[in-house]
Amino acid sequence: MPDPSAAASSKPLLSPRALYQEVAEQLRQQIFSRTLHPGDWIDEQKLTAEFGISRTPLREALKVLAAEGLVTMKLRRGAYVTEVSADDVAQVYHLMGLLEADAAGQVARHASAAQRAQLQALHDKLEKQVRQRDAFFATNEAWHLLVLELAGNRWAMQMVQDLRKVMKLNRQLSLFKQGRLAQSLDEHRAVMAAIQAGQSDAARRLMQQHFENGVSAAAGAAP
Amino acid sequence: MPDPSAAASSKPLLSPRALYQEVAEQLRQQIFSRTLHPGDWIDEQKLTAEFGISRTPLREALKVLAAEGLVTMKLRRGAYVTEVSADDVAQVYHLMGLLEADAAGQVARHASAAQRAQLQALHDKLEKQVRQRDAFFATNEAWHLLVLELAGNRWAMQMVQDLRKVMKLNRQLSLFKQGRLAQSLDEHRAVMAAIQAGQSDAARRLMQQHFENGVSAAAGAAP
DNA sequence: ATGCATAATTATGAATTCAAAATCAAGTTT
DNA sequence: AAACTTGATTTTGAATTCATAATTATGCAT
Repeated sequence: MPDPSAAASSKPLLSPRALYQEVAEQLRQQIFSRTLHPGDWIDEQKLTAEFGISRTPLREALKVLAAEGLVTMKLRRGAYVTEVSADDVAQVYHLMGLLEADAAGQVARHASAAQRAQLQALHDKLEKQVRQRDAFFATNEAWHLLVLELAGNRWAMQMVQDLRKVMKLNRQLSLFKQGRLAQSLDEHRAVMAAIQAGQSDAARRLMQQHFENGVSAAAGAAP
Repeated sequence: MPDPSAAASSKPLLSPRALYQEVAEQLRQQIFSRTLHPGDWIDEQKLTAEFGISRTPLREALKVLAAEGLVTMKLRRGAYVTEVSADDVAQVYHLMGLLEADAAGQVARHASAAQRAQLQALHDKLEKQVRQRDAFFATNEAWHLLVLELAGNRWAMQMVQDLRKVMKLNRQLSLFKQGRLAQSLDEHRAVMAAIQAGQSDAARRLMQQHFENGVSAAAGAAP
C-alpha cells in the first residue's frame, strides 16, 4: 500500500504531475474542508513545514489558486483565502446555469445515440441513489460533467470546473435539503427526456430552470 | 551592460504590482504580438536574460499564464505557447457570446438611467470612429467591457477577459473586414436601442446574434 | 555505414540563500 | 497616559544554488 494518509510524505515513485500541482490540490482540499477558511491569511512557513517541502513549489501553487480565484494575493503581505459573499454564490450559480444550459442544448442537438445512452446510464444510476446523499452528489456531479463533456466545448468545461471550485468555498451545503433532493431528481429526469427527444430548446430551458431552483434554495429563499 | 530597450530594465521606482505579474504581462504581449508564437517552446534562460531577472518570477508568471490557458506546461520539458485551433476560436467566441448576451439582458433590465447614458456615450463615440480601425477596436472593446461591468457579475467579467486573451492568440485580424466593421456598428446600435428601451430579451438575442455574425466572419464562412 | 550503448551537456524542478519591506515591541517624549 | 519614534523580528519577494531528468553527442560493435 503506497500512501495511506499524508500526501507529500515521500518522493512520489512515479510523478504523474509536478509537485506544485500536488500542493495546489492539497491546498484546495484544505480550503474546501475549512482547515483554511475564507479570509484566513496563509502562513507559508507553517505549510512548508506541514508538507515537508520548500517555499518555491508552495508559492507556485498559490499563484495557480489565485488564478482560479480560490486565494487572493496581496502585494507584500502574502496570500489570503478568498471570501465569497452570498452575492458571489448567486452570480457563480447563475453562470454555471448559463453554461450548462447551453451545453444541454448542444447535447440534445448533436449527441450520438451512444452518447445519449451513456448519459442515460448515469441518470438511471442517480435514480437509484435518492436515499444516499453522498453517492447522489457524486453521481450528480458526474452527470453534469458528462453533459459538458458531450457538448464538446473544452473551454466551457474548464470554466464550469473552476466555478465549481469556487462554489465549494461556500459552506451552504444546505443547498440540498431533503425535499430539494427529490425535486432535483425530477428536474434531471425532465432534462434527460428533452435530450433523448432531441429537443434542444427544451433541454436548455429545463437545465436553466434546474439551476435557478438550485440557487433560490441555496440563497435560503425557501422556508 | 544594462539594457535600455528591454522592459524590465531597471528596478521599478514604485511597484504597484509584483514582478511576476509584470513579467506575465510582458509575456502576454510577446505572445499576442507573435514574438512567441503558438507551439513554440519557451526558453527560460533566454527570457531571463532578455528581461534581466531570475528564473523564479518568470516561472511563477508561466504558471499564471498556464492557468489562463495561454501556455501549456509539460512535465519536465517546460512551457509551450498554447496552440489554438479554428475549432477553439469558434468555441471561445460562442462562450463570449453567451456571457455577453446574458450581460446585455441584465443591463437592459436593471441598469440605471445614468448607467444607460454612460453606455450610450461610448456608443456615440464608436459611431464617429467607423473610419479609424484602431480607435474603433479600442472603443468597441471598452463598450463590451462596460456592458459586462454594468451587468454586475464580476465572475463573468473575469471569464470574458480571460477568453479575450485567448482570442488574441489567433491572428485572424481579418475578423473585421471593411464591410463587417460597418455591419458590426449596426448591430451595436440595435443592442443599444434594446437596452435603452429596457427590452431584456431583445438585448440578449441581438447581442447573441452580434457574436454569431462575428464568429462566422472569423471562421471565414462568409465569402 | 548503421544501430545501439554510454558519456557529456543542458534544462527543469526544487531547495536554499539573500535583500528589502512590513509588522511588532519597546522606549522616549509630550 | 497616549502618541510618536526607533529598533528588532518576521515575512515576503527574488536570486542563487543544487539535484535530477532529458537531450545531445560520442564511441563502440555489428
